[in-house]
Amino acid sequence: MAPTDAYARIYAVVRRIPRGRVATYGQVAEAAGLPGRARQVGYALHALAGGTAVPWHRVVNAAGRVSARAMPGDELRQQQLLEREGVGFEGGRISLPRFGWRRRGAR
DNA sequence: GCAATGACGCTCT
DNA sequence: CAGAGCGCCATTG
Repeated sequence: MAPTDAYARIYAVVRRIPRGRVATYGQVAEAAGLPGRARQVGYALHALAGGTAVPWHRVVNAAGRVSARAMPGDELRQQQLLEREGVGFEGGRISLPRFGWRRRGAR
């Protein structure tokens, strides 16, 4: 019952995502120290419940798309937030190679 | 403790 | 390039 530890780790990673960029669940999971547990990252964000200072809207799936949530319309809001930060959507999809978060100095 | 679900990812068609 | 199916792991009931 103390998954909060892993959750806090995920939140910390999401928090370090620079504005105008998006990270995939798998990437966040790996950065959080949970390789292969991308699904749990989604769980953690779902448990977020709003009110938390975590830019969860910067987290998208590997398809570069916003994952379907329980509340329809909320994903629309996430897309709008990303566009507002400078992320460009292509056909409703984000160009991960272009806006994908790159915590490596590579570029 | 067992079974089902889930903000996902990858491979094949 | 796009769409569909299968797999992996943790959380919840």
